[in-house]
Amino acid sequence: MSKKLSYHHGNLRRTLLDEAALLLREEGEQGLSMRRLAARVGVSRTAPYHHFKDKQDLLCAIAEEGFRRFLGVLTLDGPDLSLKGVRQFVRNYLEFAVSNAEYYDLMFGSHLWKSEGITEALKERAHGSFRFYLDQARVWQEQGLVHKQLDPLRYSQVSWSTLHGMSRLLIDGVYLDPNSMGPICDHAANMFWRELTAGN
Amino acid sequence: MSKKLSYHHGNLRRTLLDEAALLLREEGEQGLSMRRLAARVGVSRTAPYHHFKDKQDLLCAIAEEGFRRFLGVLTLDGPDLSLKGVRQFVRNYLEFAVSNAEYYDLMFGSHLWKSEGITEALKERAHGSFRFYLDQARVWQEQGLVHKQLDPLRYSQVSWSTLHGMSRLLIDGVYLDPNSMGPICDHAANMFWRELTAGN
DNA sequence: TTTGTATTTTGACACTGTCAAGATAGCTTG
DNA sequence: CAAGCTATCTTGACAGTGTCAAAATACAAA
Repeated sequence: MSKKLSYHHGNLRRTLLDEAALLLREEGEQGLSMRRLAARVGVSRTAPYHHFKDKQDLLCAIAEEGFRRFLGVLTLDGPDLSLKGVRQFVRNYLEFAVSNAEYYDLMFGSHLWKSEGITEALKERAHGSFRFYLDQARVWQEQGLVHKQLDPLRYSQVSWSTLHGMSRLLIDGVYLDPNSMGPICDHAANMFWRELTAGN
Repeated sequence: MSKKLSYHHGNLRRTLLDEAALLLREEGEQGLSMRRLAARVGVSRTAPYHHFKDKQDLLCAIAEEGFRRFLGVLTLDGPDLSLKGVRQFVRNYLEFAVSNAEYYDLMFGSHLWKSEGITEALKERAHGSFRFYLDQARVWQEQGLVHKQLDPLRYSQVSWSTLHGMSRLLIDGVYLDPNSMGPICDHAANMFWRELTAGN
């Protein structure tokens, strides 16, 4: 409860998740080691292993939490579909990615996805996020807000790719620089908008 | 020359680069350790350190080679700009990314880009690749092949983001599955094409 | 109070990247 | 040819890693 008065920590799992996220944010992926984490929360090296099977398991749990926070971003602001709304959405996505980079890296990074140890729970949450995004496009189409020929699935896959690619290139500082993100986001939003409204 | 007859290996650097790439391809990033690599080429643990300052240095060199191979992909096939050409280009990009995933991961992965140790040579090569792509769009515009209002820089940044995002989501198996890449690629190509030809 | 279960600890093992010192080979100059 | 220089490779060492096994500790239920 209070401050490690007892042998039993009380809510070690919660503490580990928080401290791990903090460590990731402060020093990046390589800064987080199980031993350092354990030391930081004042517990022995192997204590975390009673709350997480693996280091991977810990990371999956953090990523899951990332997806939980992410869900709020996925919904367009206004009630009706508009270019302005799409623009805001793109900005929101990138804002989340860049200011929660430590989560975003885990949520979509190859580290977890290419490993055997990825949690089923995480996979589900990730796919849930995409389905949510996809369903939105489907509803728009049913309501006649976007043109009939659009394939919602393909649109969702490609537009998400754009958003994800922008995030990665920005976070990693490869081809996009933070200063010109306004125009770039708008350009992407325009592209999406054309996709949604223009024919074929 | 032949088979480790001599104390001096002869072309250890070359051998290390090749074997490292092979190891990465076979067992992924975590399969490549300096010691294992050294053992694989039949040399002591620290021998590689006379050819590469760091492990990072080694990885940067491999990534560089990836960019060298990548350059061929960046040029459109046909002499003139066409939807068909763009479609082929998108396919080529993804084909490269997925079948050279071990290189692609290093070329654009956060592992190198977010670390201090990234080589100046690698950065240059990466930026060179983008400039090459960008210049292509500029030339199209000068030749009147794409509409006047298009901002080549923004177009290049956003379309590259799409390509990169698709590659990542595909390689990591997040939201895209290999079986439906044909339609997805075409959808992206259509989007690019509209961007290039349609107004505003 | 006893028994059981959940939690935490210490000890150990096989790894990792990389530094410092020494050994070896081959090229360059006398 | 001999002497020396430099590039290359080796052995030894250190601190750090993930994680298993066995023992210790605390709390809950009987």
